[in-house]
Amino acid sequence: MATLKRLAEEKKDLTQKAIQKAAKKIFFEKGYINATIAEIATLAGVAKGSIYLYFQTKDDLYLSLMVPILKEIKKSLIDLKDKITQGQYRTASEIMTGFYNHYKRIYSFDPDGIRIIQVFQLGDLISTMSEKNRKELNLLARENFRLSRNIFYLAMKRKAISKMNPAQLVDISWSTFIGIVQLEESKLRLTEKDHLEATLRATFLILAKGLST
Amino acid sequence: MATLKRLAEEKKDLTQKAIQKAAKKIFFEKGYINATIAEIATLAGVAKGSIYLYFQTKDDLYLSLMVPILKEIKKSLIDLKDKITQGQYRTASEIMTGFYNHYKRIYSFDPDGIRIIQVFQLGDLISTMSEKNRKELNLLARENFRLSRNIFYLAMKRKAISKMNPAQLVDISWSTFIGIVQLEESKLRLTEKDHLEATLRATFLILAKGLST
Amino acid sequence: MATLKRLAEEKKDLTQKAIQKAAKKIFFEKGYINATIAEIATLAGVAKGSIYLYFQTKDDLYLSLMVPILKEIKKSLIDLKDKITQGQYRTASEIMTGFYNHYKRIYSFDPDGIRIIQVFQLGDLISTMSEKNRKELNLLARENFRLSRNIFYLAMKRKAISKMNPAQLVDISWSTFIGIVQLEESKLRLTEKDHLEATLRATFLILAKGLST
Amino acid sequence: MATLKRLAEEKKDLTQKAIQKAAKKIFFEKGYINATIAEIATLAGVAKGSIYLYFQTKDDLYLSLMVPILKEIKKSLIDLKDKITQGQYRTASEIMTGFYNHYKRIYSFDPDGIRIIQVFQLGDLISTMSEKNRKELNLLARENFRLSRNIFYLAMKRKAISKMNPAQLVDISWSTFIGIVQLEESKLRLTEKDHLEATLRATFLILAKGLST
DNA sequence: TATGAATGAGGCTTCATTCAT
DNA sequence: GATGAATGAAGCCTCATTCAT
Repeated sequence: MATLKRLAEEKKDLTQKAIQKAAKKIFFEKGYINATIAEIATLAGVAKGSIYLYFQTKDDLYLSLMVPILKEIKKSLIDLKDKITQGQYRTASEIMTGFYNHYKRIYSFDPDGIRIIQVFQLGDLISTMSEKNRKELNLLARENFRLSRNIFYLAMKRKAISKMNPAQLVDISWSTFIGIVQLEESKLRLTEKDHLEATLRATFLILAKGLST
Repeated sequence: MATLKRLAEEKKDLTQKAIQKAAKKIFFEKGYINATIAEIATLAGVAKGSIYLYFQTKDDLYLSLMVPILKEIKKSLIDLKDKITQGQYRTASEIMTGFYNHYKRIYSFDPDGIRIIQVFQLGDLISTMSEKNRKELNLLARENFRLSRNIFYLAMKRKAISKMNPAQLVDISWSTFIGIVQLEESKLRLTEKDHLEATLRATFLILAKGLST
Repeated sequence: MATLKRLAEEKKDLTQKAIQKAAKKIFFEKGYINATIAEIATLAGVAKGSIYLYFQTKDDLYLSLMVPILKEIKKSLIDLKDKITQGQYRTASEIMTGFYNHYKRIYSFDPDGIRIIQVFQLGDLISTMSEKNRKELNLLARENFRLSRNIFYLAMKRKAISKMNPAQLVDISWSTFIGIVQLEESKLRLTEKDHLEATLRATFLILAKGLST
Repeated sequence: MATLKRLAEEKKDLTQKAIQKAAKKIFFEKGYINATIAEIATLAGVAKGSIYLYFQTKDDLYLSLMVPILKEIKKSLIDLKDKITQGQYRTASEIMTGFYNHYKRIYSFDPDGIRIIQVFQLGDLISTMSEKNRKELNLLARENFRLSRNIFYLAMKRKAISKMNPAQLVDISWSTFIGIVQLEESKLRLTEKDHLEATLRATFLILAKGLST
């Protein structure tokens, strides 16, 4: 019985994942506006109506795509913090390189996910997010923020980087990342030249020097 | 006769401006998706159909809003370049402060305009832009890019900031600005606390140090 | 299960038929231009949007109305051919009477359908026909043309009618029919006097004599 | 003074003709539905509003295009009648060849005009014709009908063609012409092969034999 | 749980017509 | 008479969402 139930739930989970995978592809290809539930359903191999068994609205589905990447960010941040705690990264340069690698990692993990976060940040569609998703998102976002702040706080305490408001530094670091991704993807679309990694690296080198003690 | 014609054209111009003003307000309040032509028309005090005398599509109207701010950016950049040429700004710190002021200025000039550029960069709606607008936008964007690059190139030649690819520095500077605006506006919407200026200033201070020779 | 599916499909088919029936009525009453999807939907007892589950565009719906009558023409032509093959119709007079009856039959089968074919021939709206309909229409039209040509060819081989290009004779026969329907319907609308049958009969009598060997 | 007035009226007449010429081109190219007043105005070199100084509605403009061709038909019919009265055409064959030439002539005079008559006959747009146009059209149409009937009546009285209802013969003759034009133009559009003249000639040869005494 | 036909509000856009200049 | 900017009704079509099966 318990097994049967579990099997059913696993299947449910798979379906949900399939929908999300399809959604990410379509949303990314066509943008939020031009993506249709019908198309996502087709790609996911389910009926249109079934999507509403898993997600309350189109917005809700869209926003649910942020969860995995926020989780990945958390994992990556914990890893980064460990490295610093263990003394592997000591200088401003090492720490900022750590951040550079961190951003590179989460971008590789899910480039579309970053874009989704951007659209979310732009605020067009906070309208009808389900309570469940809203809470999960908020929680995760706050955790990640706190983790990042801790890291910078630690680094300052160890005099690896010059003293300033660590929360502000979190914003700066994240904004820079987001801004560069946005610009370089935009350029990539127009010119087919991918400068993302180079620009990101250059930026974090400058930041490292700018933050060094 | 000539006067009559001119008067008519001036009136036409006013109507167009009124539409754009209304559009900016509505687009900003509701986001591109949820803004409707009907609402914009009402706010502008014209009939729905009249909007199509001035703009080919909803997208076209949206994109036309970018032109003034790109022009303002150009003006501001020219001013900045002059200051450097004239030797008013000499150190990395002074130059980056110049950039900080530049961004602060264009943001004040038209906060919604920045947002429009962001949405454009995200790329959802390049679809049906009119040829005229597309060309004007491209031209202006390229000019601004070139101006910025020149400024950094100049600064490097004078050893005010350390040597690197000036085009890349343009990207970094712009991305940082855009990223911060996006993040802080997002926070502002949720927390009602406005950290934009402080964060921006802090960032450019770090960049100044990071770029100093 | 299979039965359930079939039932659903039968219902779908009924809905489609209902839409077409309503469309024919409205299109005929008001003409293509003045007929609206809304009105057709109301008459068919479905929602506006539902029409687009069955037909891609207004044009497509219009053109779909041609299919049944083209099929009826085919059936009637096969019947006519059989009669000639079996030696029931031997003289030019008998054969042309056969054609007269054929045209009378298909006109009675669906007078509006003939009108639809006329509007189609006038060519205003070939624009957005769906591939599916385009192909089906083409196929049917060609089959009917071939059948008619065969009949005339047969009649000539048997010396029932004088020798000439059979394809040309198909054109003449069909044009004559269409032209008369058009004129007489036009007159009917203005004078309320219905001369269609009489004129048609007279014409085919003349043609019979004109084609006799 | 009188001269001034006349000059003004001549100019008015020219403008009207220019509008009609443009209208015919656009209506024919795009069909009634897709032709716009704006486009016609542009082609005619006048302002949109000016068209309404000469024609009450779009329909009215469309229908006004029928007048010249109806006049040409009249002229051609008078010519044909004269020839028969003068004994130039005596046999059924000669008379029907006369009609064949008549139709060929009016088709060459204005192919688009024939199409306009067809659309009118189909009856989609009798709605808002101006009183003036309606009367002129009616008068002309009736005159032409009477002329044709007289010709056939004359021919029957002279035993050139077999006796029948001459009014009916007018219908047959006209319908045949219209039907063939419609079909062959439709084919021309699809296959680029022009069989109009050949088919028309063949038809009138058959009719000649069919009507011979 | 899954389906997919049906809904219908609502969007964008067109364009014949008007009217102030 | 001539203009052309402005109107606004009305059309087509889309698509997120529902619900009977």
